[in-house]
Amino acid sequence: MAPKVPEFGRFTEPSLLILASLSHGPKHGYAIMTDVETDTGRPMGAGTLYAALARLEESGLIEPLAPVDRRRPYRLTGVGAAMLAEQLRGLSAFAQQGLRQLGEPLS
Amino acid sequence: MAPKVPEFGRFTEPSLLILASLSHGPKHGYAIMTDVETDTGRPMGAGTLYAALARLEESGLIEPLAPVDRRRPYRLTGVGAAMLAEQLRGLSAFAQQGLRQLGEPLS
DNA sequence: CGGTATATATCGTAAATCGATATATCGTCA
DNA sequence: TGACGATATATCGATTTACGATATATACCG
Repeated sequence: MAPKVPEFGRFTEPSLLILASLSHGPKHGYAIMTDVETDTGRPMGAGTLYAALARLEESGLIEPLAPVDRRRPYRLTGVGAAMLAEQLRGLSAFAQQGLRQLGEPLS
Repeated sequence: MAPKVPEFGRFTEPSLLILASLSHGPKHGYAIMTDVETDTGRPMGAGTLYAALARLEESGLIEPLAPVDRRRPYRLTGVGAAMLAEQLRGLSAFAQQGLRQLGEPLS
C-alpha cells in the first residue's frame, strides 16, 4: 500500500525552478532565465519568467533587492526558503517512492 | 556551479500523479482519484482527472482496457512507464540537488 | 559604428487546473 | 422497497498559468 507522501501542494514547474535558482543566492530575472536554461536544457521564455516572478513576489516567497543599473535582483524570503524546502522534500519522497515502485535502482 | 540536471520536460502535477498511480497496476478513473487523494491529502477534481486521462491516452502514455461494468480502467503503456521513470529520475535529481543546496539532510 | 548579448516588459493565444453540476448505478440497511 | 450514500464518468465555465512573439533599450566588444 503506497505510504503517504507529504503533500506538495500545487507547485508549478517554472515557479519551483525559479525558487531553486534563487536558493544559490540573489539573482535578477535574466540571470535566472539563463541559469535555468543551462541547468535544464530547456529555455524559459521571458513571459513565463516575469509573470512567475511577479506572482512569487506577490505571495511573499521572494522579495526584490535594490536595483543595480537595469538589473532587478530578487532573493528568497524565509517563507520562500521554507516553502521550497517543503516542496523539495515532498518531491523527493514522491520520486523515490515512484522509482522504487518501478523497480529502478535508487542512487 | 549547479551541476546539470537531466531534463525533465514539462511535468504537470496531475499527470504525473496519475502515471505514478497507474504504476501500481491498471486502475479506472475514480480509483485513481481516491488513491491520489489518500496519498497526497489533496483531492483531485473530476474535471482535472478526466481531462488529464484523455490527454495521456491521446499521447500514448496510457491505454484503456476493456470496461468492467461502469469502470473504464487504464494501464501504463511501455512508453508511459519509460516516460514516468525519466520524469521521476529528473525530479529526484532536482530535489536532491535543491535540498543539498539548502543544507537539508538527505534521507 | 554595428552587431550581439544583456535586461525587462507586455500582449495574445493556448493549455491546464479547478470547482461545480449533471447523471446514473450500486450497495445496503432500515 | 425505497431512500441514501458511495461509486463512476462526463462536461461546462471561469480562472490561472505557460508559451511564443514582439518591443524597447542599454551594455559590451570588435
